[in-house]
Amino acid sequence: MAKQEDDFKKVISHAKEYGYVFQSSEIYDGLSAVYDYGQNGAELKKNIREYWWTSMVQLNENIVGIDAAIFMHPTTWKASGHVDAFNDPLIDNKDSKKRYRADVLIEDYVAKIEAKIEKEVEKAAKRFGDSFEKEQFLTTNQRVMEYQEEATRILKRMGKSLANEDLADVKKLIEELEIACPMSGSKNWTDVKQFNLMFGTKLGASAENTTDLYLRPETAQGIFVNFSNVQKSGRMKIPFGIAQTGKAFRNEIVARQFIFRMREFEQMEMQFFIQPGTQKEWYEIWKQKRLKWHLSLGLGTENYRFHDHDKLAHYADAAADIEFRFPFGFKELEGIHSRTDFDLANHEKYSGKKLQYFDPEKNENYVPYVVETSIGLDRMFLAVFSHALQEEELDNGTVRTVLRLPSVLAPTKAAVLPLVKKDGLPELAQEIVEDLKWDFMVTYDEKDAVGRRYRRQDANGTPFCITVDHQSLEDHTVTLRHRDSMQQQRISINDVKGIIHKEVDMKSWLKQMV
RNA sequence: GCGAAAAUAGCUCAGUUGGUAGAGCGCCACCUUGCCAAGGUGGAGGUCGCGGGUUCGAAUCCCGUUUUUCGCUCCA
Repeated sequence: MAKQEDDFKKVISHAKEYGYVFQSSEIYDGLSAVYDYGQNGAELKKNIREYWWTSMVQLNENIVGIDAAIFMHPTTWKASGHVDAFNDPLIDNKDSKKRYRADVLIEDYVAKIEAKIEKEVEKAAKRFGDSFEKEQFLTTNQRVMEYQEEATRILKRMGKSLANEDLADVKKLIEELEIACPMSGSKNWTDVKQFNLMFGTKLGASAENTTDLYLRPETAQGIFVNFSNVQKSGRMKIPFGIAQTGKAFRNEIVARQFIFRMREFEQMEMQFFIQPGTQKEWYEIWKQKRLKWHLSLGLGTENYRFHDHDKLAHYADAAADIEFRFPFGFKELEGIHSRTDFDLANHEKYSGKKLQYFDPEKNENYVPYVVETSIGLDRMFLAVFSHALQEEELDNGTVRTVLRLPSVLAPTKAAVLPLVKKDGLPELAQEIVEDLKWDFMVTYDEKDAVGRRYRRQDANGTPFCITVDHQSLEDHTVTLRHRDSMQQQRISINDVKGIIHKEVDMKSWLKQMV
């Protein structure tokens, strides 16, 4: 555990030291759970986004990409269920200092009553043997009916209070039922507080005449509300997908673990629209496709696993996470959800607009079902970065810090280094930089011994170093040094571009998906 | 949000019973010199997270606050 913590701290400080991730507004002591990407982080993030976008949009002729606004009509969030479901009534126990969802506490209490009913049923079943009629028993037995009534009464009252946002009554209910803290047994509760996970803001410059808006808590809704626009203007035929990357915002109660859970984060989502009834099939297909995408980056099969959800969100009929082994354990990296027609059907209901597809094969209209793949770009960044950061013991007993980023994602592809900064070597090196910069992100460095410069590039994840020496002036060759193996080869300057291109080219990486 | 721990140079960290701050690495300039972080000389950089208090005097003790990590909790 301590080792894990240590490793994670190294990841965080390396990210800062090498210009990948900084705390937001650091000179003002930072802002909780908000981070900025630095000069190298922005490149890495952009490369990950591109790698995703290419695999989704460019390589699938039935998937197109859009870029929807962060602001959306407020009704969107009623239709999506976020206004209701993103609101958690929370209560703290003053003695144990534990926090609970008030509605869950009450539901657990009701579950206990239901367990009592179940017990009565079992008892009766034993007593009556084969002649036992469960339905009849439930509607006639005095004790069972009392239990049932109580359970219904409690749930009804809670539902009503929550709907009316009467949080005082929710607390009263908890007190009346004498619900105790499961940990401490204490009945010493704080007031119930409502936490809305959506950020609110206002549209309109003058104080009067403003509209309350939310910053989107997920990018998916921008796709759903544009379903018909894209389908019609793109003449899309089911099955087809709409992809999007962009920022989303959640007012997390607890936002932590560096860039793993931030208040402002970037999602890469694809909603795949299908015929109702085919969702199981497509759900499996996308699970496998997405896993292959991850594996193509070579971070190791053993570091991924699926986690199937037992408890489903309000919109889903199946859901799984692709989990990655982060420095703090296996955690969700991407979600694949079978969202049914929940979103489109609700938007139909709230907007009064038809969001249907005419299927010429079936000769009928229907609201398509949706399978969603949703990955956190920042989490992907953390997965790649934390996995890449390695300390390697060398034969000579020293330790090398090397950032083994997949070369297709590395911010800088090559560093050009004159062996000495005289005798015309810098000039030739600069010439090479001038030539390569049209194809790749390259950098030039002439300071310090060349060995030190190699290590500097290792720590920054640069896959290639090109060293210009005196021989280069005579025969137009350079040394090409590989980050991962530390091996060097003598090659003609004319071949440099081709060799680098082969290793950093997105095509060859993406081809490993198939 | 509760609890625990922490915050000193870009990074990692020292700093004794309270006496106004240090190291290593890094960074910058110059010299030397060069194929795996190890030469020389010089230099920049810190109101010790922030705000109060105690004290003749606070990096050090006390209170508050911000941020981070961990546990609880939550996770569409």
